[in-house]
Amino acid sequence: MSKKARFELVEFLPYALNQAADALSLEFQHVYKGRYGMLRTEWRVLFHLGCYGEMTAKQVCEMGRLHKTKVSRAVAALESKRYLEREEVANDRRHSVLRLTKAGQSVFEDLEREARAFDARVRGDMNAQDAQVFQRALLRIAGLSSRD
Amino acid sequence: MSKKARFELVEFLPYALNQAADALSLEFQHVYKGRYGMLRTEWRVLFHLGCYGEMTAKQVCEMGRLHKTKVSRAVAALESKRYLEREEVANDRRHSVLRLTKAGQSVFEDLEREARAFDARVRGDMNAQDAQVFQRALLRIAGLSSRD
DNA sequence: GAATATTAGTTGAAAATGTAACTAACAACC
DNA sequence: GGTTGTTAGTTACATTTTCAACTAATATTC
Repeated sequence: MSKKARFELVEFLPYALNQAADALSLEFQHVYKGRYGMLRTEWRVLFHLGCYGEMTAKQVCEMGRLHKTKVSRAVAALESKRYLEREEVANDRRHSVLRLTKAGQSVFEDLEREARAFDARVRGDMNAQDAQVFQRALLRIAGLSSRD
Repeated sequence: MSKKARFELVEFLPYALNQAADALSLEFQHVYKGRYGMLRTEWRVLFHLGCYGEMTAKQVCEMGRLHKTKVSRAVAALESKRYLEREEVANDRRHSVLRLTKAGQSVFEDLEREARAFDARVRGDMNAQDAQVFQRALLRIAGLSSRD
């Protein structure tokens, strides 16, 4: 007979993943948008610099899988908020190194605290092992896992 | 000393989840956009009707957690493609019931096949138990889990 | 049953994103 | 050392999304 079971939209990965991502993003957005009027790409750039230290826009694009125009605009916005500054590189004036200012650093630290708390809260409802399984699956799907 | 470990951006849930969701969405987009020129919200609306049968725009909004303007525009687009039609409701002319046309139904069936294959492929690399853990975690985070 | 409120859906303007073309600086080749 | 190609980043324009105001229909309240 082989009557196919109904397709369960909510179990379809691209759908479920997006719903989950949207739900969390929206929540975390309250923090960075509410407190600092930042956009999604802005906190991402800020976090890249805060977590991994100074780097060029290109490197932010690669690590964050962001399009260069998005990064370009986010950098301009963060710069006008005085959260980051560019330093010209002596031997290649095409790019410059981005670095958080003192103000940017403290915004980062504040948001980092929030992010840790947020993450802990969401993961809190999971047992440790499931959390690990979940994490690994996510990274693999995102193509971010180290070995693959 | 309690020196805090560096914050790992790629393990931060809102970030990792978005990266994963983006990766899959982009891939699946090739199918519905490439074959039928549909937008994200359009396939979602199409799938809601295809999976769960006829319903009003309002109901699509609630089930899919989509804003009414998005749905309104997606419905208009699908209608102009002749993939769905509206039926006026006798006793309340504010809303109408949406239903896939024959053409819409067959587009749905085609995409559903693709979706099943796509999903199977992504899950294929996971063992069954992990897949289940992953699924449950996702639904819970998305706030879509039945019991909560 | 007229006045007000609510609901479903649409429309228009503003913000954000994506795409493509562009500029400026460097590299490579002859 | 000048032509061609490549790279980092910006700018301009089209598409999409978001937000707020609007319309039309029904519900509520007095």
